[in-house]
Amino acid sequence: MKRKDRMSFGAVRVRFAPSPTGYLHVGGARTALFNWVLARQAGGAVVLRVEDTDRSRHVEDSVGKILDDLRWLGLDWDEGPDVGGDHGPYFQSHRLDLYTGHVQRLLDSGDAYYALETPEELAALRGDAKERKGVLKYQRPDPLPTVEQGLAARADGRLITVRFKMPERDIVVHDEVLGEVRIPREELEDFVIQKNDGGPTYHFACVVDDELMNITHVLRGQEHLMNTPKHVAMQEALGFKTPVYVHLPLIFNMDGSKMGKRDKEKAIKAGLEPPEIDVHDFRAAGYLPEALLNFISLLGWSPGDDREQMDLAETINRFTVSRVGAANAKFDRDKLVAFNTDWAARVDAERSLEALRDFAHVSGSPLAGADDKTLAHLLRACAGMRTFRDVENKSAFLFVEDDSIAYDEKAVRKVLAKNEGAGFAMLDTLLSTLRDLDSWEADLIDGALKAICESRDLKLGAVAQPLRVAVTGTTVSPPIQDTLVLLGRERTLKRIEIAGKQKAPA
RNA sequence: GCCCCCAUCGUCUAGCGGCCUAGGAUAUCAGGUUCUCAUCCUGAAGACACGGGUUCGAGUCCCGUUGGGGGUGCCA
Repeated sequence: MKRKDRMSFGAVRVRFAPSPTGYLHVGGARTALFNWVLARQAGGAVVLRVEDTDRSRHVEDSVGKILDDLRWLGLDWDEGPDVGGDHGPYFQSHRLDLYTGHVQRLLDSGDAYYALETPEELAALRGDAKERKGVLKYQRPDPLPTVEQGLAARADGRLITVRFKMPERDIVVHDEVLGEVRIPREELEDFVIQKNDGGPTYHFACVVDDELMNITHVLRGQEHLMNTPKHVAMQEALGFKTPVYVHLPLIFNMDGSKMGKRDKEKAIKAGLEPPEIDVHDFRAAGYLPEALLNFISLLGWSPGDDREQMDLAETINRFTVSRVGAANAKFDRDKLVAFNTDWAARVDAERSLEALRDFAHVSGSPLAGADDKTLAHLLRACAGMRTFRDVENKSAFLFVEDDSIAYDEKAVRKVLAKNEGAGFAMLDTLLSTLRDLDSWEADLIDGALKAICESRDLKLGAVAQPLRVAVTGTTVSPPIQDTLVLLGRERTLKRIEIAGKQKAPA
């Protein structure tokens, strides 16, 4: 309803155009977010278009995964493969006839021509150029192959391409953040618009679709800046409108390298935890989409004041293309963790539970087997968590058998055995106290433990820590009374008894 | 190589010629709170890449240098 209110004619139309080669990258998510925000604030439409023109790079089920992660982020779309729309189909691989028709138009108007070189010939030329420490610049054949020659070659079974004839002038790109960017004619060459398998190249499909889908604003990574003159030239030749271009600064690792799959492979090879790169990685690592979105929204954009913590609604309210920066950014994971910590403390219990469930499901955590009551309690007991991974770590004790707890050697030594077994002795006291408790509630347990402290003039740590090590095997768990309530009286007592036997390690 | 883009604390950024002895966040360091971990609180330290201009006045405008990035595919 709200969207309708702000509806204006000639509304903004943006697109997400993922290529199905894997999961959704954080950089792609930032691009999607900015596009989405722009459309939503203008009451416009978001189109989801799958750019699958390169079959060789296609990854099975990639589309499903990308859409799923987009949904997890809370970004939706008005037209797309799953929801349909008036400008479909939304897979480029289903739009081949459209591209062929437009290639023909350019061929007819003389703005494109058949190019007869084979990939091998071009590769050889590139090799030569490289030896002369240069790069190949495609030289337009003179005279141009005629249409007859092209057709004859094709009839002959030869695989040939179609190239766009670049106009003989500089091209000026108007970018909302970079201003006017002039690319000298000498830098532009005739590029392929139709591959030798008859399919369109990215550039061509993109230009045709943006026109046919009525896209008004294109927000994309700065790596596309040098593609834009090609697009603009084609738009002119085809009589298409040129959308508003916004080239977003790029996002890198802290060391300035590219954030890519390679980082994961490298880390695994080195025996380290792979870093999160794709949206799905962050999801499985226990981040809230609210936090991730908030964090990446501030990469290359700022609301202009000291405000940082913003939800999607506020981002929609405050976003302006004019405040998008031009300088590349580095992805600071520490700051993301800090954002997540704040968000985790802020979202309500219901939302938190829902998000925890998603985390458990996606990450294959043992938490997935727990009931809502347990999870809700865990969430309360883990207040102050950084990510859901903290909840998982702190609740691991719940998911091991009582008799197969791995007692941390150091913990046993420091907390139980030290001071002539003071901790072990405490366990005996605890065993009887807890066994005789009227009921198994947090307050009662807390009171009982404090009573022990008072009567013996001890700090709570002297009681809670031995107990914690006894029932979890480690020194880290939720607050002790929560740990015990979660575990239940029976298992607690059993574990204390078992822990007593750690006195004389075999 | 050539073309294009960029340049404020370690990092994300505010700053759009005087309001800047440059603000916030995060990270770091030092204290404090706490039954563990985490959270939380207080404080400290920390930047206009360099060189020329323009101007009464420059972090803010111009040029150059250096540095970083992108592009240079029948990938997207």
